[in-house]
Amino acid sequence: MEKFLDVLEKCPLFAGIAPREMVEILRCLEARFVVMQKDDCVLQEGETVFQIGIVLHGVVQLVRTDYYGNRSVVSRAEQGQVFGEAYAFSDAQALPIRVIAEMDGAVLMINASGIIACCSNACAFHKTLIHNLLHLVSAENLMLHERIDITSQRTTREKLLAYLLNQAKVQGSDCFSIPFDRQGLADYLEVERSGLSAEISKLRKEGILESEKSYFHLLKSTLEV
Amino acid sequence: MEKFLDVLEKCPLFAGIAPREMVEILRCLEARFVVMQKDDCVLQEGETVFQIGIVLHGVVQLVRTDYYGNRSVVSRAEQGQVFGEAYAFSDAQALPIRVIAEMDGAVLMINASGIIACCSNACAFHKTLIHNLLHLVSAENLMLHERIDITSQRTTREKLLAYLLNQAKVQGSDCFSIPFDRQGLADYLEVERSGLSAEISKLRKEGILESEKSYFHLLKSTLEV
DNA sequence: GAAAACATGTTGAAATTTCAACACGAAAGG
DNA sequence: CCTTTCGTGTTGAAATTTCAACATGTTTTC
Repeated sequence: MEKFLDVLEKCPLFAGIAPREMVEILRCLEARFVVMQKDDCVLQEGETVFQIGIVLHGVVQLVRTDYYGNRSVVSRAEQGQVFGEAYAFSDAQALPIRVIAEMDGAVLMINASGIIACCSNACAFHKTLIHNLLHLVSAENLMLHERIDITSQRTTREKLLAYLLNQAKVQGSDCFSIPFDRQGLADYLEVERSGLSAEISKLRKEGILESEKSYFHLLKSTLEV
Repeated sequence: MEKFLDVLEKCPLFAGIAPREMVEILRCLEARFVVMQKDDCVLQEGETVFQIGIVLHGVVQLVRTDYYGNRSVVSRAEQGQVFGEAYAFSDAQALPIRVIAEMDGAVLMINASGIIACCSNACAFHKTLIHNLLHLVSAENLMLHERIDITSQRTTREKLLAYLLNQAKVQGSDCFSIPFDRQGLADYLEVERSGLSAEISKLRKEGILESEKSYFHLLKSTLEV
């Protein structure tokens, strides 16, 4: 259990919370420690959820099953990351996704109401947690908007360039690595992997960029298109 | 000014706030009343923003200008709706969008910190506002996820059916109207208007749905595809 | 260190989308 | 009431994407 405190200290939900306060806070929030095995279901689809989770160890997947039974991973949460917060604070009655363990691990479940409520103790940390929560959900909102901006481009080339130009902007350099392999990038951009590879080659041949695997270097001409 | 109180009472940010408390609250939040004319810029791109806005009258557009100078309306806010909250609470230093008036109107600007802070008065309503804010941002989060789920389908037909099936689910009936005209739906689904019209006709001919303008009726066979 | 599994690039045919152009009826404006 | 504008549907050609299949080099596994 001790070692998990390190994880929590790095969790964005607890940013600004002093390590020595942590145990006290967890007690106040009535945090529940849940061990999970690979493929375990942490939260079931259709459940009414007023809890948020924090991954202490391992990885969880948020999986959506559509009308035709196709499963797709809507989102993932790794060690130190929070999941379920958008569901807990909207009034979504039925959880539209299932949360499953991608591997053995453990999560901490916290009642959403416990964060918002002011307990009888000094409320100081509630304010911090609420601020962090708002920050977390807002930041995800911006990321989602960004993704929509990018994927609403119509061609593979436009999507790819929109993504790369944005990465260059975010990372503050024309040389950067991206956090995806080809299939991952194709999924993010909502295009075919093979078509994406072909487009990258094409851009290379046209002298618009240099790249190797997930490393990219945008050449001057990219910006002048 | 009086008439705007009606608008605020219906604003989701103030849900659960008694009308007679409103004036007092606005004073506490140091709300600023801003009149705008058509095409006025309410918030400039690149600004650092720690404020959220509420549309009292008229409509504002959140406009993004991409690398190539193409402008696109990322989002709109009509009377009673809140805008800018995701930017105010994430630590986005520079606003990536511009907020402009679609028509003459007025907005109320509130410092984000004023909502989170507990003032010297009784904090009761701060808690309500924070809860509402979290709710607002979380709900938008789910909407964005939903849109990505839908637009990540690969063909016009799949996108359209994903959207319609979801609408049927949300509205609780196989017969429903959608809040878009054809061009609006095409923009939402990220497809061509003409291709969308063609696909709707095709689905009609195949006996999968009936429709007229923005009214749709999904037939039994839709669910069995 | 060989074999298997994986990631990436390549290719051409089939399917789909986009684009431009026009038809038509309904709504709006004078 | 006539004209214009708007929203929608239709169509065919051009452009693009998807799909399936395979080549190649790299990493993993035993």
